Amino acid sequence: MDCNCVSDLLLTPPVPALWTPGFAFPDWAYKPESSPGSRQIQLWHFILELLQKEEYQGVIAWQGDYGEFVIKDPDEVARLWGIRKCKPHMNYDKLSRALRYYYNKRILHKTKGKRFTYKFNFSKVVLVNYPLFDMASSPFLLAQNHFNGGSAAPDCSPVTPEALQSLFPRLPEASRGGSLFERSGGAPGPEGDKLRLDAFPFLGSGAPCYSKPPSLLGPYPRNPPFDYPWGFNPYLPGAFSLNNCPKLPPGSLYPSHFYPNPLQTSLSQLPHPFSSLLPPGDTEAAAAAAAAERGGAQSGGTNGSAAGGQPPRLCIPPYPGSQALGRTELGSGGAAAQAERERGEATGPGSGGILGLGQGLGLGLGLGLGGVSLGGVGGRQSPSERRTSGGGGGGGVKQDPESDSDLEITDLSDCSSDNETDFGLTKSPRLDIRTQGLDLKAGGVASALPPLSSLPPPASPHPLKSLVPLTPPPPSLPPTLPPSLPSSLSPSITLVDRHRETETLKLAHS
DNA sequence: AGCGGAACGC
DNA sequence: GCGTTCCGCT
Repeated sequence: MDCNCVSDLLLTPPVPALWTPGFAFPDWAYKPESSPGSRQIQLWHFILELLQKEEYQGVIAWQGDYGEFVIKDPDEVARLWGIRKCKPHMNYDKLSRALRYYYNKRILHKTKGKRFTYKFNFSKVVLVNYPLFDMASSPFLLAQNHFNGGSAAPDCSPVTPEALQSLFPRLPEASRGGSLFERSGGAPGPEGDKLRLDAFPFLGSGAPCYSKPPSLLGPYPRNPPFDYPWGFNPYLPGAFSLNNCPKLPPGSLYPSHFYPNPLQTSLSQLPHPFSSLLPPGDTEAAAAAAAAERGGAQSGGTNGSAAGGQPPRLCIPPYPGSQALGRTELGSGGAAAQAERERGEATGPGSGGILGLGQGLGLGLGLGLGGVSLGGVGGRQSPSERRTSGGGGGGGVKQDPESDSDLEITDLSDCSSDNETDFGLTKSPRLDIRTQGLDLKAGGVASALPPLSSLPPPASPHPLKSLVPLTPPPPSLPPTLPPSLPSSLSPSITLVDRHRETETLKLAHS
């Protein structure tokens, strides 16, 4: 039954999403499709969407620790969610129940002591979307933060430039505190990035654990201890997309850009040194696509500070301690929002762990998909048992849609379940533009790339499980790389191997 | 406010 | 699998 009640979220050409204050993720995080196996918009995606949009800053906003957000207007958020899901009777109580389910899944957790405040588990999020990323991190897995609220992690990331180097063997030589990634001479790339290691705060460099997000570089100090509770590094642009190419429904909201060849996209989305791993032609094409995409995404938007050469599609979250210096430069935060943030800041790092890449991502690996398997933890009684409470399940209570009138439906895209995947996306001019940008690439190397199915398996659901059946690397893997793909893309594969090696070692040691 | 079990729908 | 709805409990 259609209810035509999709909200405008997703449909209104959003704010210049990328660089509006307080937005943290590469765009993939905002895409409903970025949740494999799930057709419909998921709540956490929806939350991200809201967080992404400036106009909802008064309703929900980043605040406090990294990844932490506060629902300023629970009823409104619930209402919006209800609109999106065509659940006119949605309320915060129900919504929060849904959020609570994320606890077990390690997608979210509650920030205790702060009302309506939750926190994203980015490592989980990234795992779902970038399994390989997790693998890559595995070699540096030293920590065992068990999602304990992130307490006892040491301060800085143990990941050294050398480690990074081993992650990306083809990167320029690492040097501590040096200009690891700074472009040494040469014409600035399309992105004009001047990215250094400090653009990867999570990686650390032996130096302070705090840094600035790439290209937002202004004064954006972080307070050590650095807090990446679960270790996701949202500063890394969608770099490791792999195995996450949902079947792209024709006419999908999101252009194939988001699910194209993972390797290529990954690299092309990385800041300069990474993107330069692509062959020149591809790099340019990718850059062009990215640029087109950026243009599309921000068309009409006030891009302002973001203009100059930041890695594409990377949004910067607020960070405690950053406000004083950083917020203002970041754009139109809004005084109220800022005040809120500063308030949240007071609690600071206390609630979270301090993780670096190795730890955090290690954790991600450990918890990662395992969280999924744990997801059902709650365990249900056998259906026969209960049923006593008169309240009855959802279906029973369904009320008639009278209250639909309460909804302010700003968009008429239908939200029948059949169509929810594409959400009337084709209607969005912005998306069209993107798509065009994409086509650029689609016609190129990307289209020649192997099906994702031939790519390595995703990160192991459980650290132990991954040890046991070390499935041999898909023999098809290297061959499946089209000849057009330069060997420079091999790091990813190398990472897989490295991952396996590491896991093997771990097994041996245990 | 927040939690989690349970039944249920899709 | 992912909520939705309801509920009792803290």
